Amino acid sequence: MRKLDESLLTHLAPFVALSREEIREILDLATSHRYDAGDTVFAESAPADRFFLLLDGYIRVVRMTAEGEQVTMLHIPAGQLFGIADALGHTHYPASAVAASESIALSWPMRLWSEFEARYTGFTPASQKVVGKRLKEMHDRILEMATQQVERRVANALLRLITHMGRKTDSGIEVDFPVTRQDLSEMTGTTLHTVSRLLSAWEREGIVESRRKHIMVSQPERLVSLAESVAQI
Amino acid sequence: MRKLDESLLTHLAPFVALSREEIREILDLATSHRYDAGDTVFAESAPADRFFLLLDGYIRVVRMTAEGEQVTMLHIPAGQLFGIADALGHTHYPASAVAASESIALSWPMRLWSEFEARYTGFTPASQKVVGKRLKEMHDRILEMATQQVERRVANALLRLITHMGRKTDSGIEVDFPVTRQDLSEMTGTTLHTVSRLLSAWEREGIVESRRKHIMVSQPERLVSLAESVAQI
DNA sequence: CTCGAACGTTGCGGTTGCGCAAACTCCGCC
DNA sequence: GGCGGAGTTTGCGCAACCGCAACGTTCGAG
Repeated sequence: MRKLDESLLTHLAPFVALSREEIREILDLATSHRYDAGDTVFAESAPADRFFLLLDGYIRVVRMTAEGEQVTMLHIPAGQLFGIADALGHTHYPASAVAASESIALSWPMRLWSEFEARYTGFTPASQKVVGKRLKEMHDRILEMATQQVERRVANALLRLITHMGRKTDSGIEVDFPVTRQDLSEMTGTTLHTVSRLLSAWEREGIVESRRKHIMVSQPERLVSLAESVAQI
Repeated sequence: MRKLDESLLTHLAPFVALSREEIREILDLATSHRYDAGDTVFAESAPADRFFLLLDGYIRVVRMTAEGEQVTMLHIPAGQLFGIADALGHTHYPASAVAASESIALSWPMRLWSEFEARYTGFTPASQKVVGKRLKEMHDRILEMATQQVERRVANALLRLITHMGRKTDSGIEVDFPVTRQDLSEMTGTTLHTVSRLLSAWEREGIVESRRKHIMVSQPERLVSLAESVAQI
């Protein structure tokens, strides 16, 4: 394996406060790995023996019901730590991590977690912030699922995708990794049929354009108003 | 205000590792406050200037939608820290805390949080564990809301209530604080009508007994099977 | 180029659970 | 002890959403 370059980490939240030498130490302890879309990085309820930093790509955090249905808890963009079970007092991963697109991640043995926290300033607050953000995001999802109709939930999910993982194009914002109707339904707790119907309707109205596995939002404002207001005819 | 006794804290998770003197220091910095059922301890999006420890009673963590509907995120039993925004990198409370029954809580200025974390061993891991547990609980709720029918969701919510906040009686387990149909509906994302219908049905089958604001589960096993299996006729 | 699998669309019928409304019960208070 | 309000029950009609099923489309492999 080639030696990793320090510049990979210097501007990421957990490492901004660190010196070049410290980052070198950290990198020398890291293992790098590439994942194809769909690969499992770690599985729900497996012993949490490593923690990860996503360098490139997107990770989908999923859980499975006893009946085998999947639910997507959240998405993780490049630059974030994940699988940090130690920071939550967990000994096993509470959910699975699956690559949503081709991805590259560094990882370290979990026993280094407390060492990193103790030794490197800025590491702990950054990880706390990540946890706080995810907690807030899950708050929002619960709120949504408890009170909102399917159309608003899907609109919200799509908006979250393009704000955090969107790529600007000439005619709108496109989700930066492959998303199927099934994926969207797993994020919103509905069926792929309903998602398909909604996307078709939105496409007829010119709000979105979609090809197989690709969704582009041409009129984000209209999606926002769908997400906020009660559905109108 | 009377001086608080050390024994209040000695067996609570964040303080077990501390000496009598350390606990004395901590207590001398604390403010104690009593809340009537329904009182707001702190409000959503207010600046997070204090953190709390619940000594007695129960706290309901609620959020409100733009339309004014309430959703209960989770319940906090006595002995737990709450309002610990600092530990999540938040500067404002992400939700409101409301006393579900008459409650007593200690509180400290938020600036002491980092000090406590630095000075007292065992404090940080204990708070991390609490956060981890809540994250897991919210995971479970999302999973439930995304995949399960209303009956199973309500059964699950009731089971959670009696396992964490139940009081044994001669003929079953009773929820240890007043719960209305409305409350249960806010926990499960449904309406009080539906909850009422379900409780009536369960009462006819002898699974629960309920009086105004009180719910007792006489046959928890049957509730478990409702919560786990697909509803049968 | 062809084939097959994965992905997406659409129609139709059926439940579920919500909304509304009305009535009832319990409890505390003046 | 009567009144009022909060909490609860229940019936009825209906919209939303799901499930099934069938068919269409796209893409990559060989």
